[in-house]
Amino acid sequence: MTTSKNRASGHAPLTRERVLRAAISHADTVGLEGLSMRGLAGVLKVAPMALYRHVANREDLIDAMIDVVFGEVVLPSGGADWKTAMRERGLSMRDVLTRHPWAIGLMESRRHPGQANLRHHDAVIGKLRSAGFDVAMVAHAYSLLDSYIYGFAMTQVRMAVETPADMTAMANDMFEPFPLNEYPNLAEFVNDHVMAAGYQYVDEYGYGLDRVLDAIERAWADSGS
Amino acid sequence: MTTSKNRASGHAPLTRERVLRAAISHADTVGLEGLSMRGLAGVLKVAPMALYRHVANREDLIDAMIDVVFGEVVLPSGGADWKTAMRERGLSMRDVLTRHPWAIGLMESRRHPGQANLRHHDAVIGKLRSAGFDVAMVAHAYSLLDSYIYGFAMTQVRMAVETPADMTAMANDMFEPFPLNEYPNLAEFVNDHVMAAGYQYVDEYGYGLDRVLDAIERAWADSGS
DNA sequence: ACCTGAACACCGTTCAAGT
DNA sequence: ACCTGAACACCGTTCAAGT
Repeated sequence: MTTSKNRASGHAPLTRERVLRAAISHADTVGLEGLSMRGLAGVLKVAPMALYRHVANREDLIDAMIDVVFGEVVLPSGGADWKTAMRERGLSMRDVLTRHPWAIGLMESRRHPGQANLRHHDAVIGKLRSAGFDVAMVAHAYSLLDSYIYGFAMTQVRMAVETPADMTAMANDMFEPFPLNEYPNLAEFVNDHVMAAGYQYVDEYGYGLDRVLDAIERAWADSGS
Repeated sequence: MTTSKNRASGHAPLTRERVLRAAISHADTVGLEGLSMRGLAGVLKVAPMALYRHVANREDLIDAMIDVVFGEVVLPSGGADWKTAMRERGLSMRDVLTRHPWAIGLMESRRHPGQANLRHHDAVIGKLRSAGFDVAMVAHAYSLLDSYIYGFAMTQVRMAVETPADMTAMANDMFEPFPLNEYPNLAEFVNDHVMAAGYQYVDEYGYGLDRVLDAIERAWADSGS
């Protein structure tokens, strides 16, 4: 019943693309520390060593996975002004990192960046340059934006709190061993704000992103455009 | 020649403090993934299982290590205004995270925070509250500051670039496999700015921290203090 | 050409035993 | 009371072999 003739066993031949896709979706569910070469081979129903024909080693696999993730981030559109374009990029980045939480912390540190990675950086820098930023201001803006974006994503994902009920459970867990009156400011903050109806940490993202963008706009204006 | 009488082998008895100190200094040199229970036991010259009398497991060890790191961060001093105090905290945090790079990414995600952790958060929140911030503004400010601080620290440490020579080597490594003229904006940025004399990525930290503090001050003023 | 199996040097942790 | 040794179920990766 198999249409493929080139494999007696009946599964599709192993390709780099198939390895990459399986690795990413597996990491999406079990995290980076749960992604082992042996486990990935199991998902693909091949012997562990079969993977090594398509990736040099685990690091090379991760390099390639990160480039797929970069490819999912929207590039700044030509029409919009820089602030709108950077806002869209920031929101897209957050969406992508939420889908692939294992990627946070690896995005900025690849010594062997792929093409999607380089294309992304080229496009962002190009957008800021054509808006009139000089190279020093590009460096300031890019460092500020990405520190904020990656830092927020890391915090959000590591807290692993999605619903207000999660938040309540976490807060109870965290403070249970301690007399709360030793930490009155923290207690007030958690009780009156973080655990209040309607508060969701994720809502801070857009607020902070807009503050960072405003700060960049102002710093640029102050530097004598 | 040993002064201690309670151990025939001659080393000091294993204590939680000794385990913690060894774990932190070992992680400082080999990183978190290089810190194995077996390796740590080797450093302390005990059998791996001896550690388990003083820590419940590896996660519990890391929880305790993080609390030691929190204890190294300066608390906001009573006298200074909020902006000065937050600036000092930001600079201290960067120093501490540079000493203990393995701690970045773990600081905000402990489900079992220690006393130094709680005391730190209580002091920061207290400083902002007593400066007049309402709880919503505290949440905005804290999220912005820590996203920036942790995000920058993560980027800086992961790049592992300390000298301009490192930067040149990294840039050459990274772009070697690609035709640079495909990425003209990136090429210009790297050549004319990042690799120019006098540029150091680490200098962006203070600049960005001041922009974030200015943004918080302005947002607070706009919200009608 | 592509995949496999056995082997090596590692992990964290449990359990039963030593002193 | 405190530490150890053997064992279990894992790792990434090398090397020699299968089809």
